[in-house]
Amino acid sequence: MAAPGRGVTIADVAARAGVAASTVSYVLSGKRSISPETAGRVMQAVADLGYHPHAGARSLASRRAGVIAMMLPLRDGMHLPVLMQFASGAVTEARRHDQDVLLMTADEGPAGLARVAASAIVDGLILMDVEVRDPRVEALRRLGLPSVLIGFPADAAGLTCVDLDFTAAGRACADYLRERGCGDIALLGASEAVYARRTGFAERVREGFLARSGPATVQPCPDDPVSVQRTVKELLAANPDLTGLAVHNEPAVGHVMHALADAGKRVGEDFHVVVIGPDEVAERVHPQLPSVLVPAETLAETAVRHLMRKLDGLDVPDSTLIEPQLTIR
Amino acid sequence: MAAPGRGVTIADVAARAGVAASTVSYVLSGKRSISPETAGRVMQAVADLGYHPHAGARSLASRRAGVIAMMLPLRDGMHLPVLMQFASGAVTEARRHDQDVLLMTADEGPAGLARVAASAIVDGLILMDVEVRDPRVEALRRLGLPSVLIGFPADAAGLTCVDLDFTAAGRACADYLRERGCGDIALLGASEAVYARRTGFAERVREGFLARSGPATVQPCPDDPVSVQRTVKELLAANPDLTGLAVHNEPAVGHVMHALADAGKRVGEDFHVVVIGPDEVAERVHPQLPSVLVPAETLAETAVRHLMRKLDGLDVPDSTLIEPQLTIR
DNA sequence: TTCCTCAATCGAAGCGCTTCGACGAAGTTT
DNA sequence: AAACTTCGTCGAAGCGCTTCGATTGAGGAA
Repeated sequence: MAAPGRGVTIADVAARAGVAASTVSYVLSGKRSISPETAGRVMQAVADLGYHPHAGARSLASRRAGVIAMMLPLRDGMHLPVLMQFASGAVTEARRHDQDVLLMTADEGPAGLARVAASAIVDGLILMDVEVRDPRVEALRRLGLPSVLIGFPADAAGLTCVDLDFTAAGRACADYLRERGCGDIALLGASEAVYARRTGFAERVREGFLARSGPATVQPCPDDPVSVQRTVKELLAANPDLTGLAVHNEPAVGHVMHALADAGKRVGEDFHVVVIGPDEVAERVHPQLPSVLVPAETLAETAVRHLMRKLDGLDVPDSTLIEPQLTIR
Repeated sequence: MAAPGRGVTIADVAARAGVAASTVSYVLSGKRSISPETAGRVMQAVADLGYHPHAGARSLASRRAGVIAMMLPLRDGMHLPVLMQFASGAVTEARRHDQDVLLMTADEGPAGLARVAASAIVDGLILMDVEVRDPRVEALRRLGLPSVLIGFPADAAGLTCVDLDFTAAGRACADYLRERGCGDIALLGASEAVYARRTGFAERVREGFLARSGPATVQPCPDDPVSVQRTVKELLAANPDLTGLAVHNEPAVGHVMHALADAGKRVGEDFHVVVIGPDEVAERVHPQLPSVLVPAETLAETAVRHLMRKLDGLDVPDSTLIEPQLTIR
């Protein structure tokens, strides 16, 4: 069970099983047929000695490191719990494919990508939180390192991208409100700043929201309390029949609730609100709101799976949109 | 700048600089003296070709992978933002030492440790969120993989551990309250459940809190609203002069504030409260409270630095306690 | 029986790097 | 001037693995 001294090698396993080292290798990789008896003896020896192939040697000989890199925006930006869910999902899925995960921060930028690519320390890469004009994307294309991006850069040609389906998120919100019997509904969007660096994002939600029949308004909105208060008031004034609101603006959620209370609306009863954003935002208000959230784990699994396929030379769709989930609380 | 075809090797660099491959290696590692002229030519060639040593080859030849593993409790437990801060700090510090970081989940358990140790894929390991009776600790000892633990297991003999100095945290709270002029102070502790798996933890805070002279009470407390409400009432009734409270019970903070308001105490004016816990808990109440928080980044840096020293054969203290930080808002 | 095929296994040749021992060429001691 | 030291560099020997022929029997086809 335990390793005896230091480093059980394939030669040790071969000796104990009474075969050549190459045979052990073939048993382990399954790349050539080996008789069941021999395979059995080899596996027994592997177990007895607690053998694990030396990762460096394997990578050198096979030109496959068995490691993928994951570059996360570890400092800021994304919602932390979502990031963790993502990381966790990625590691778990990677292990399922017998791969390990190397963690990189976005700080390393293009130079970091060049380094890991050239040193062959990883076979591929998952790049999170890709922005519209991301210098790393250019580097990636130049390096030819197999990769999957989370998010869409301006020019996604030749790249594999995965992201949340924002159009579907907008649709889901409209559907939710309509199912609650809301006739007139509105989408309170984000401030411009939030979308500055992300393409399409807001528009896609908007599109989805409006795609469903029935009267619907879309209203961008800054996220300070005063603007939110005013915007909500104006929306209600302009649409006396308004009974449903989708909020795609994380910081504004609390203020929206206040504004609605001030206007005499009882949320959950004669008025319905749904949030597009992380769980916590929707849970922290009273009453808790239903929300459409990023299925981080699914995203991660999809990204890893796509990367594995690419590494195996199989093809994958250039662009994959993950269905959002609407959680009712 | 860009790699020409696939894989610039040390031989390419050597050829371009007009030296032997070994010379290039020595220039890069600095393990033998090389004339400045030769070194210059080599470095130039390295830059010209965009050479990065093949990680696998290097690890095979030098028996050093240049990678450390970090095993995080990626699923539950710890406060997520703190975890991220930790991960980010660790990666950054590791890169400073030219190391990469392999991310593992606690799910992999002892078997995962055995795997990474035997495959020599990493040189060392940082194990987060160690529990009193942690099966991984035993595995670690058996494997002899250089490591640093965050937290203290029951038997820490022969291991390197780093953790927050909880006694100091307790002291800091008492000091804070006394400085605000509070004569009589109390510590509202956690429910037993929270500490079940962590040794000393609560006691250490208690000790630190009581270490300062002056009247002080310590009161454990479950975290449901009713118990908190009752506990606070009782504390106030028993100590009419109580004007300062330290809360070492994350979920209870909000309830404590309500109870105090009900009792007519104006926090920040005639009554003072300090929290031991993550920022967010202290920020989410009104008024925002001062808090003692886990300096995750410092913890991570310390852990990585200690591990590096161990890998270099230098010695490090068995046990290191990190000073908590009291943030005033 | 002889020839061919195919499954099962072996041996050897690297993968790209580090490191050890050697070896000239200077520079120091005697 | 002979005998040592450095100093700077080179060549070769692996590190542990995968992979590519080559080899050996055994079973079928002819």
